[in-house]
Amino acid sequence: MLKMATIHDVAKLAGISRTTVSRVLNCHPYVAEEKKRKILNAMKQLDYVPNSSAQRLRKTKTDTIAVFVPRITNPFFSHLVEVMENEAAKFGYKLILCQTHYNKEQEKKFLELLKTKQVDGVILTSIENEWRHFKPYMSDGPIVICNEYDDDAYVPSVYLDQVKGGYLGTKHLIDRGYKRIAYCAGSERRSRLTRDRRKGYEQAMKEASLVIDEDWYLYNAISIEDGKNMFQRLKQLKNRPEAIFTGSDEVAAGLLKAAKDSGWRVPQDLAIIGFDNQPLAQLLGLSTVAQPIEKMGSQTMKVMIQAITGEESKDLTNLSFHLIHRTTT
Amino acid sequence: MLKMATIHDVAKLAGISRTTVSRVLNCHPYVAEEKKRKILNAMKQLDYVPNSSAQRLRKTKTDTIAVFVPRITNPFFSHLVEVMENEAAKFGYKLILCQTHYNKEQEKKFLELLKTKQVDGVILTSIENEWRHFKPYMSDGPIVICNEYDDDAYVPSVYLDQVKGGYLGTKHLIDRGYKRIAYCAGSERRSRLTRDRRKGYEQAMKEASLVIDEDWYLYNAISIEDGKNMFQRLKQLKNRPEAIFTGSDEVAAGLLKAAKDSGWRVPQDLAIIGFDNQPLAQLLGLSTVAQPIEKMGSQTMKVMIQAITGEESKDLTNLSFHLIHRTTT
DNA sequence: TTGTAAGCGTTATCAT
DNA sequence: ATGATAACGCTTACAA
Repeated sequence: MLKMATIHDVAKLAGISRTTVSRVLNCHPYVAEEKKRKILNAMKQLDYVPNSSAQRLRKTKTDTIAVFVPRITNPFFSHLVEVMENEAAKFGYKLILCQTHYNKEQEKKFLELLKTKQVDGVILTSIENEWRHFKPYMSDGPIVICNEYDDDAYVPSVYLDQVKGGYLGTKHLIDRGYKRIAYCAGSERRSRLTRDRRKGYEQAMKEASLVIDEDWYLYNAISIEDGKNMFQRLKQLKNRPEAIFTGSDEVAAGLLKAAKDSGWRVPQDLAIIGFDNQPLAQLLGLSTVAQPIEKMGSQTMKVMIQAITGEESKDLTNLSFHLIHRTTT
Repeated sequence: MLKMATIHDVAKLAGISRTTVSRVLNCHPYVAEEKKRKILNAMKQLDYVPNSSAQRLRKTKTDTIAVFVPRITNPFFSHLVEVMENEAAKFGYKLILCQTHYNKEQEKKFLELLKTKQVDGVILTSIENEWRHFKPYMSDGPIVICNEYDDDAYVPSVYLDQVKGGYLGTKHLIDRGYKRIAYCAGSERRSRLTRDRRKGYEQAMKEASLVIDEDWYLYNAISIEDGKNMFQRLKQLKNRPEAIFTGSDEVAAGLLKAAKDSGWRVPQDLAIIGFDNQPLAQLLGLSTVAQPIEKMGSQTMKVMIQAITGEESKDLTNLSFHLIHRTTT
């Protein structure tokens, strides 16, 4: 690890003050063309690059943003992160990946990045802790929420009306003629997202005068494996549903796999609808509720950058779901 | 954004010098218990956290590592990154996500992170540029290669013998009785990975005295969509293969989907083997060559951290492939 | 065991 | 238009 050239070396070689060198570095006006040329020259000659640690300290700006996701291997989140990284890179921002693993403590630990000035802001795509835990950090930099939402959180948020999402999926099943429809989701905890989606489900059912069996509420399913397990539970229900709404394509995929392995026909014996329209949904012919992930991601990043640079946050474009009908319903 | 307490404020409140405060911060020996208590107290009282920008500048250490991947949405890479982030977090390191999009320029741009001291090291999971482009950065911090490899690169690398991978998959097809076996992979460019895998394919074919039709070499396939397209090309071949080895589960999945959509039976009309054993492979019943991604990821991160801390890099554990037989072969 | 003082490499302030 | 000079907040010789 050789010693790198500093602004001092450049100044010396060019025979000009550090201040002026710094000026050309930061594209200030009022630098004589001639000197500018000399400085640029010296920089090239010394293979100079500004030391960003020093810049950070001086400017109290890191050009880095932390993105919290539960796990990057979840395709929904990896897609979101992909878009965010692209958008961030466009504006010269770097992304630090923070996987919370659905864990409160992990989440809190990563929040310290904000307080220790390692990032300019934090994007939350999932929320584990109650909002009061986030509050103390709000003075350290902007926090922006994407996908999730929290009633207590007065921060910019980019999200969809999940009531509509739940309604849309359920309504589709109803329209296809199913009446006994089960509901399967992630954790019911304090996630308003899940609660809202359920509201949509109930609304659609009520509207169609369909009765919901309490046994049809299936929770804590997020992975393919969970989906498989859900099928076992489903199978043993006395009052067996003929269709099931799920909160993710993965759970739907697991359900589908287990059902087929058990010799069930889909959708004849059980109709299944997923959520997210992941590549896997297309492959499996899974009907699903699609979310505009790309728009959500880029929108969120834009809001974040505006918050960092202190610009007024513009109104959000309307983001909405749409239904994709394939072969499982 | 309020003004945060500095080490100075803590020192003042505790009535002790900054030096000593710094000492307790860095767990130095030789600090009187009494003073230590006082200082810790003052810190808590002021809600003090060290400013990491200042620490970085002073220590020339960022505790941050850049990970280069083509795209995070590719499940192989997202899995790798998940493991790496977990491992990094264990040791107090943060990860900056760099998506190269298979693009030389992007890759070069991200490399600047090393020169500008924004990261302590760089992990490459794919390589776009020729190695001579990386050389100038080697004095700025460790570069570790994972998954890929480059003959010109004298840097720590964690990788599998892809000749074996190619051989294993092809041999499986041969053992199942197929004779006309096609080979499908990503870019043949300068990626030794792809070349080696092909070598393994050719070796297995030769060993079984099977002849390879030049038309059976299919390149530049990496996505599901590519797989679908490959099927169209395959269909039109005069000398049609009865089985196909692919370099990724995604391509295999696309191939499978397109084949089924065209009314082909798999494996009767076309046997397909994938690579990576992604969740989707299991879901589709895809036979595949599995890689020990978790071990590769954690191993790589360990090697990187050792390189940063200047420790001797231990010998690598033996990593190897294994074959998973499902229903497509 | 503790403190003083010098610096890490920049940029901002204030002169000129 | 340019240059001294003083921060930014921390760590580390060196002294005591």
